Parts: sequence; structure tokens; C-alpha cells
Amino acid sequence: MNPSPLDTRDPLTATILALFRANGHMLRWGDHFAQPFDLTSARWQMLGALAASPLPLTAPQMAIQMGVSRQGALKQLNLLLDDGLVERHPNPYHKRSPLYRLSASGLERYQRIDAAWSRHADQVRADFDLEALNTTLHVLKKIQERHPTQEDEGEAA
Amino acid sequence: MNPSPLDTRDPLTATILALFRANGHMLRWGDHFAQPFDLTSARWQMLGALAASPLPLTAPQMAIQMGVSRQGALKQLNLLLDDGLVERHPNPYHKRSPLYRLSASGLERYQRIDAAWSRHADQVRADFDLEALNTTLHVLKKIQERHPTQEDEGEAA
DNA sequence: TACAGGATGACATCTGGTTGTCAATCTTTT
DNA sequence: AAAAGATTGACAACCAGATGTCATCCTGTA
Repeated sequence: MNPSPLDTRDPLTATILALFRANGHMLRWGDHFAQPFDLTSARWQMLGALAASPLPLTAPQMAIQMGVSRQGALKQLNLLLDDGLVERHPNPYHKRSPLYRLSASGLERYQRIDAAWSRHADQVRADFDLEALNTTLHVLKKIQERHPTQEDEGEAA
Repeated sequence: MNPSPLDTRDPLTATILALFRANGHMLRWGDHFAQPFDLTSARWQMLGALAASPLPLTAPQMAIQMGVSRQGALKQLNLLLDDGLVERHPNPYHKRSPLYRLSASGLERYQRIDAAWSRHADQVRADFDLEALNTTLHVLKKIQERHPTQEDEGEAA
């Protein structure tokens, strides 16, 4: 782990650069972790978001929940639909925008990978200070808040 | 900022999910920020890595430095070459693997966007606790360390 | 009830990144 | 010196996501 010239910059810049690197790293790690379950990082996350929701969701709701574009979420949903991991149900309130939820096999798939992740996380979490994790969480959110993008307009607290 | 069901999970998982979201968010923000300079987040980062290096670098060196795949770095370098922001120089030690460094216009371009970023960062940094930033930096690195991928093999401290 | 404007899904295109293959070039070993 | 093995760049295929356009559906308002 060489210090790398990037670390010599101001702490804010260094943190944001570390964020990019950590993201790439974890996506790669996640792809390998998810591979035995026939999933990718993206699909795993998508299944997780659906599993966490008590109600079926529309595509735009998924997009907001995941912080991803509407069309991005839709794309993944359609792929998951092709794989039979997700079910589409008619939305009584909107003819064009159906509701999505996990199918039986999607739920089973998610539960399996989530159990494996939990076992892994239990191990890894021991190496982290709870306070440090909370600080990190807070800083990441704040970095986001301080860098609004177009679609963030009109999001007062 | 609704708490979102994801935050109810364990702090490690929540932090990693926040990492993904923050990454996507900052890439989008960066693309907009860099647009007036005719750059993207990716190219800005690449120019920054070259600007930070005292010596010209080969493509694989760039890849390692940026935590990206060899072919990924190469792709961007070739695009930057097409744009004339980067120069390729023969490598006396390796006929196939040339050295890259910023061209005059690449340096100028980078200096302009970096000045703008510095002004922005000065503002934003005021909202952050130095200690919290350092903690975040540390946690992000540690998350990486605890999730080795294939190419991490053989990287003892 | 009509109509204007916003939300939505399909489709296409683009950026950025990984992975695999192959030939060319080092590098190491014998 | 020769052969075996590792690096490297070009090329191609692919995944994930953003963005733009368009037709369709929904909503609110005149």
C-alpha cells in the first residue's frame, strides 16, 4: 500500500478519490462473491432493494431508492424479469407502470446470497470500529448532499 | 433524506451501500463539473494521475495507480491521446510499452479544472471535520483490504 | 370534458469499465 | 543461446449505467 501522491492532497479530495477506488474494488469483489449464485453486484443490489421493500415497487420508485436513473433501474428490472427472479404485476393505479416484486426463485436466490453475505460480514465487521463506520456513513452522505446534481433540485429537507 | 430500509441493516452493509450510492452520485456530479472543460470524470481523474506523477508512466503503471484494470487504463489513455491531451513517448526499456505524460494542452486543461476544483473544495471542506475525513479515508481503505480480489494475491504489506 | 403538461416504458446511443484472446515483446531459467 | 513464461497492446465482446427521443398514459386545470 504505497502512500501514492494522491494522498498528499487535501483530505477532502483524497477521500473522494478513495471513494472511487473503493467503489471499483468492491464492485469487482461483489461480482466474484455473487458469481456462484449466478448474480452480479448490480443484480444482487437490485434483489436486495426489492427484498427490503414491504410493498412491490414501480421502476421509478426502484430508481429513486437505489440512487440510479429511471432507465438504469428499468434495464436491470427487465433483465431480472427475463431471468425469472422478479415478477411483474399490474398496477391498479397506473396502466403503464407495473409493480415489481421478487418471484419465489428470486426470493430464494436472494436469501441464499444474503445468508452468505451475513456470515462474511460477521467476520469482517469485527475489524471495524462502530463509531468509525457511522462516521463514514455520515461523511459519505454529506459529500453527496454538498454536491447536488440536476435531479437533486427541489429536495429540501 | 428518508432513512430508507437499507440503513436499518448492520453498519458495515449500510456503509458499503452508501459507498455505491455516493460513487454514482459523485461521478454524475463530476461529469457536470467537468463538462465546461470538455472533460468527463474519468478523463479528469486520468489527467490528475498523470499530473501527480513526477515521471511519465506506462499504461499498466497508470492502471495500478488508479486501481483500474490494465485494459481500462489503456482505453482511456488512447482516447486522451486522440484528444491530444496526452503524449506518448518511446520507452527505452520496453519497446511495446510506451510512456505517457501530459501534453502542453493536457497540462493546461488540467490546471484549469484543478483550479476550479480547488476553489470549490475550499468551500466544501469547511463543512467537514478533518478527523471525520481521515476516519472515512481509513475505513474505505480498510474495507478494500478486507475484500481482496484475484489480482490482490501476493500483495503482502 | 378537453387539453396541457408531467410521468413512464421502449428503444437507441454513448461512456466507462471488465474480461478474454492473441501476437509481440521482455525476462528468467537452463 | 534457447526455450519457457510473464507483460503488454490491439481487438472484440460484454456488463452497467446515463442520456435522449418518442409514443403512451396519467393528472390537473381551465
